[in-house]
Amino acid sequence: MTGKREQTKKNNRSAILEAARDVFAKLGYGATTVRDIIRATDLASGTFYSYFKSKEEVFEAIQDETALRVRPRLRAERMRARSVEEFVAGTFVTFFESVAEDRRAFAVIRRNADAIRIRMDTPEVIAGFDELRSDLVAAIADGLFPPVDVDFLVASFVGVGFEIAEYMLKRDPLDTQAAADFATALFLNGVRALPHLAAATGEAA
Amino acid sequence: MTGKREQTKKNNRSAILEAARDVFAKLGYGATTVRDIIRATDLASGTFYSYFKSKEEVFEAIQDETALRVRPRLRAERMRARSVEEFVAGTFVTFFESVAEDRRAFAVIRRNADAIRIRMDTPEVIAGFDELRSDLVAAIADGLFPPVDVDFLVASFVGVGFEIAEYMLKRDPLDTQAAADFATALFLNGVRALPHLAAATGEAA
Amino acid sequence: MTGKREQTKKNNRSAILEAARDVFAKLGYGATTVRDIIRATDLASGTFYSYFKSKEEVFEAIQDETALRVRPRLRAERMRARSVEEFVAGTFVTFFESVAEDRRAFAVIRRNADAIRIRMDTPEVIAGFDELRSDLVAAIADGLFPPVDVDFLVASFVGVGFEIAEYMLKRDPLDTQAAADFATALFLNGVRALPHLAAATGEAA
Amino acid sequence: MTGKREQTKKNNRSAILEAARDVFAKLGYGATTVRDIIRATDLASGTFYSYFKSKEEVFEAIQDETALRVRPRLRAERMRARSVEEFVAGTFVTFFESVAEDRRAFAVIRRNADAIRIRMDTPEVIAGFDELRSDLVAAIADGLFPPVDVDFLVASFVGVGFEIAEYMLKRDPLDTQAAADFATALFLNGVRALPHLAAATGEAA
DNA sequence: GATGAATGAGAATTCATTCAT
DNA sequence: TATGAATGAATTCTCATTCAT
Repeated sequence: MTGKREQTKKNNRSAILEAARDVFAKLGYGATTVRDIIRATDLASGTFYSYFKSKEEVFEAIQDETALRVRPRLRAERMRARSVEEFVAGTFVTFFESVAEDRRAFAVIRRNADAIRIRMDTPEVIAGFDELRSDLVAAIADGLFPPVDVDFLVASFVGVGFEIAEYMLKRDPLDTQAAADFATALFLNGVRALPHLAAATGEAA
Repeated sequence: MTGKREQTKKNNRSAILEAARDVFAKLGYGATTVRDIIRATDLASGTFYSYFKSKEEVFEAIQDETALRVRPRLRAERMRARSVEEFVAGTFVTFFESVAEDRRAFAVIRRNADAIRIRMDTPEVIAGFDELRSDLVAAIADGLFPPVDVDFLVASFVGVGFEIAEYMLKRDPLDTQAAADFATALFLNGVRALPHLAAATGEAA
Repeated sequence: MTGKREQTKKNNRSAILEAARDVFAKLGYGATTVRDIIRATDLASGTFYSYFKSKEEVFEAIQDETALRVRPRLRAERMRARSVEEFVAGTFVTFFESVAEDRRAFAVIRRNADAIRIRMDTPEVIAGFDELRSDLVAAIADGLFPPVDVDFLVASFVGVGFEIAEYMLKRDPLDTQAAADFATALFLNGVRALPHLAAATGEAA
Repeated sequence: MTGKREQTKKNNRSAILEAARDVFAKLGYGATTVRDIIRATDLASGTFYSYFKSKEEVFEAIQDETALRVRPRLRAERMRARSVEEFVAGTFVTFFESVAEDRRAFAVIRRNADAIRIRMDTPEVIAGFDELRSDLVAAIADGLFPPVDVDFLVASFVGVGFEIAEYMLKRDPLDTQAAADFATALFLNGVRALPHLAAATGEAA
């Protein structure tokens, strides 16, 4: 009955990741120690090291797991796009919804204890950025997207996405649509197009 | 005598800050210890505590110093603005030029050892964001700027500014104008306006 | 079925001993852990404890095994001795040949990683010393050997044997006869007798 | 007043070495931990690392210190020698007296907890062996000593010296002269010369 | 018996901070 | 004030050993 053992292993790994998510969210990445993570678990200290080498590795695993969940959704959305509008709107809507669905993961990524923000660009996260880049290049080739400096555009998507997400999470009620509408309008038509949006949503400041 | 003492005091503080800048840039914020900073100095360990309480405080001081240098320039630029175009262009041009002038400070702010990015939003940095916010509110009140969701717009400025800055620094030759042009065009007219820019600069991907 | 089981048992024990010999020789006694030994085996960690209680016990087993192999040869040689000359020469020749035959066992016994030398005087090894002592006492009683301080003489045999063995192993070609001749001549006639030997072998320094 | 600080430093180093000597002698080298050494001191754990990197380093320091104390005495004795007899007798007498004077240091070098013997051949100890070798080479060149295989002879001196020392220390009363006489007689004339000695001292077994 | 993951005591080591000089 | 050694809490990590499978 190897099944049981294997199950336990999976459970332990999950337990550590789950505990780490909580601890990182509470203490921030910098202040978190491996001990803190173990303590939030009912495992023995040594067990941690059977699964991860360090807190860095757990952090990466969390990031990667999140990225792995969000990436296909973003990609699918972009594949479906038949116009610039759909491409941009789809990307932002999906991203902000993903953030809203896993606020904790995002909290880990962004704000930490004190004033320190941390973001870890793990392989999966970088792969997500690369995917966006590839899709943009393809969209340009297809004539779907205007020919632009792709690196700068990726940077803009990432920057606007992450920064707005943070403000979005601070607001109550949580309105992913408003965030997506803002980012989309900015990207499609620039700041002068935003007032129409503001008028529509009633949010002018 | 007092003058000399005060001079020494200032020198020691500067020496620590200067050493810290180097060490943070080399080891990354997380891996840096107070000892590392002292070691990069010819001061004794105890002396550190006459000037700072912790590495956090040194980090903050560095941030603040940078912010304090950049903020007035950004503000002046925005005050001078007589149109949306000038407001946006002025902001990005000044920001990217400031980044280029002190690459090291920006390196500390952004990318660290490994895959960890750190950004510390110290009082001065936050004050800079708040200033941008105030200026936007004023600009809207003056009819200079269309009425928009100011928080989201500040977030967009910050996100686009920092992310593009990173790509900009990776490129050789360093072209602050290209970065500013891209960000400005995106903000003023959206992605569809970028190709014109690309055509003009010869950069289409 | 039982036969097979016993065979497996013997095999596992041998496998552990064999692995331990290698690991001790490579890492040195102090640096070797039970894990290292198991790893050099295709057995599971728990299995180790079916055969040995600790690395100490494995070490002892190796020592004992070696001693058990060498002791009868030494004893037989001494029993055959009909004169002091035969007693001394027989002891040294046999000892140095045994060392040469199992350089690895001797390496484990003597020199370790770094500058640490380790020698473990296990029951079997001590029994070997005791046997030498008994045989000397008997030889004295038989008038074969002059009456001497037996403890000091045993110590001298052991000291000269182990130390010279080490130098012998460093030399290329390996010359057990030269080592035995030297030790024998020293024991029989003292340093002044050695030059004759040197002349004979052509080794004068 | 730097004097006080320097004095404290010297005292601390001595305190650690002194404690280490005791602990090694009691627990044996292998079983001793850095913690054990610190605990035998009234210093803080971190202080240990200001003086030594590891227990290995302390051990070496102890060895070196001992070797440094004994070496000049041995060398002086050998320089004084005007004959083979004086050379050999002087070496053994001085060595056994040194051992007797610092039984503890020798205990550390030789027998440990359990059946493990440890000897660390630190730079100073090796230098001592090399000195013996040089002096032998010189003595041979001067015609004082017969031409022999110097390496083997050094090995014999070392082996006989250390092994006999151990037996010597076990006996009560402690008789360095008897040990030296035995070793000297063996080296000068071989085992057949020993009975005369035994007759003289009344010790025949 | 064999397996090998889990255990958890405890070892090594670092480092922020204090404080006598 | 500057110095820098001492402090000792805290952390990482290893490893012998157990025990459910």
